[in-house]
Amino acid sequence: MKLTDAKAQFISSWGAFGTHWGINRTMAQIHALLLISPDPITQDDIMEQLHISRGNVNMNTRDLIGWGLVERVLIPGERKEFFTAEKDIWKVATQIIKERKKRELDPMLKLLSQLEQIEGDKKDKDVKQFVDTIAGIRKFGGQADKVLDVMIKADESWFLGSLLKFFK
Amino acid sequence: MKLTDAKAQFISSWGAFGTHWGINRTMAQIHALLLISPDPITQDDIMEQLHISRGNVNMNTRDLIGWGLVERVLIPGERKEFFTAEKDIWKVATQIIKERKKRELDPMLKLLSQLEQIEGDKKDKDVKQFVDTIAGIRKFGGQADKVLDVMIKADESWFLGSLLKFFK
DNA sequence: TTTTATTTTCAATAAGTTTTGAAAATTCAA
DNA sequence: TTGAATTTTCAAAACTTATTGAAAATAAAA
Repeated sequence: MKLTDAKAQFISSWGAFGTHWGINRTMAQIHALLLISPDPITQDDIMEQLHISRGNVNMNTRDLIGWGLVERVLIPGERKEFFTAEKDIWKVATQIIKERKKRELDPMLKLLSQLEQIEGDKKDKDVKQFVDTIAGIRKFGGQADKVLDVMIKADESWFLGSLLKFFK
Repeated sequence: MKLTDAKAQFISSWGAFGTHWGINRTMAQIHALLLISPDPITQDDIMEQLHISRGNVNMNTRDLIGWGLVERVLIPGERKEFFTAEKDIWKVATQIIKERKKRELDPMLKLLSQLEQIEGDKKDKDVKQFVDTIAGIRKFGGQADKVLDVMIKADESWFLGSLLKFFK
């Protein structure tokens, strides 16, 4: 397979993959393109390579920056802005985990702890099932939260960092 | 807060939460309703409680069954079919992980190993960046795959099962 | 300052997804 | 069998989300 075809296939699959993960297709495709670009590229490069409009590129690169996955780069002597993506996949993954935890898991756990404190007779089976379900999810979510925190902090810890090098 | 309000809030949030995870809103809401229902319920119960059409209930319960999260239950003497959901959150989570791994991670890893074998000069920086990126993702994905397998198999293993009881 | 290049915004539109509801198919009892 | 109850299907409609493109804003150069 030629590089051009392989690139196209990677970008397209990464885009489809992204849609399963709450990231929109175009955003994931731009991310894919940046991941395989050795040097920073411009809005126009992205427009041209992915055949999408300027507005679309602008909004999605901004989102990627908001996710902490992409950075703006200023190149001396160049008028245009350039973009580049974090290439270390471990960092990409922890960054995504960090953001999703903040945006989704944390608010959900907060809500669940409110819902657990409902009025009502614990002997009523509807009440009991509700409380048990909420408690179960909250407990599980709480553990997940801790595990994810460990992952996120791993890079900052000498011991965990060395441990993880075996897996990286 | 009253049970009725708490239920409504849980169903609505679980639905919104689901959309971030590649599950559609209604499917997640039906799942939420079944999670807090102590006894099996019918299509008509779901239609009434969530104010959605028969067709919608039918399609989404079928999907939930496909995900291994819901079961059809036959109640002696009843003409209608009843539905019930797995209540153990650990099982729910491993079931979801198992399915998503099969549907998303495994095909992605398969594709990546194909893309790694491209023709071209490894000294060309475009080729190099492409190969490095693909290799990095593949390595990370491979590790994730192993970790998830351990989680999925944990329930079947005496040792891991006991270990996990501390977290459950 | 004025001009030109570049980026950003956002209303309109396009594309994609979910839901409905009624007809067809199936199941069960009489 | 026949008929009533129930479930399934799927085309059309409703809704949601993503994309465009041109105008406005901003930034840099002349």
